[in-house]
Amino acid sequence: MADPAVVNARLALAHPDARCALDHADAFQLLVATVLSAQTTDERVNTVTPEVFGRWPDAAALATADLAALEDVLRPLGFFRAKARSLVGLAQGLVRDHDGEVPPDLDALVALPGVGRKTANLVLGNAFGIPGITVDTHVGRLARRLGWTTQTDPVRAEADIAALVPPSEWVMLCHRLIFHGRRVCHARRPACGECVLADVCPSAFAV
DNA sequence: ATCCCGAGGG
DNA sequence: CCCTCTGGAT
Repeated sequence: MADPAVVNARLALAHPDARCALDHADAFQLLVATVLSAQTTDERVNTVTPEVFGRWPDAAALATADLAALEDVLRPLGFFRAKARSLVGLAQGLVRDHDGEVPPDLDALVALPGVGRKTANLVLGNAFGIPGITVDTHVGRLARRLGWTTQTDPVRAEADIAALVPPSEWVMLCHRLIFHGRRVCHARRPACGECVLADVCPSAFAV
């Protein structure tokens, strides 16, 4: 198994820019941006968020948004109809259950329509500084290649990672793993030749 | 062709 | 467990 502390330190050096690109001031906008980022890139999300937040700056506005108008703004993202519906439902849930505020609580977030575990953990970490591990496809794949877990179930993988890494590092480590997974440690043909972890990774040149 | 910081529904 | 929703980049 690759030493988690070594991995974290090397990735921090290799990818100093790894962070939440959806770096918005308030939790509501961060939540919206995180929901939008499903199956897209953060760069693309950032091309639509100015208009989204310009027109619908808070939960109250979004809860009564014209669906067709919202769909039109979201079109370049893919899944735009589903996302538009999901977002309005989410805003209505925030207004109904939380006075329009984003609850800083995992269970409360997951209970909201359109919010699952991954979205909830990202929002908790990025908006509230509450440590969480987001096991998306990248984090799961890299954790397995690094020998940190053998689990394909995200919840079990999360538990394995949590046992190896101090909570204070969870959020940034996930950002770094995601960043590294997108640029170097690809699902199909990982670029082990340019990977800063190759000498400590049990799967290097073996996938 | 294949992949993307997913969730809901059957 | 499977499927669907969707467009754009590579």
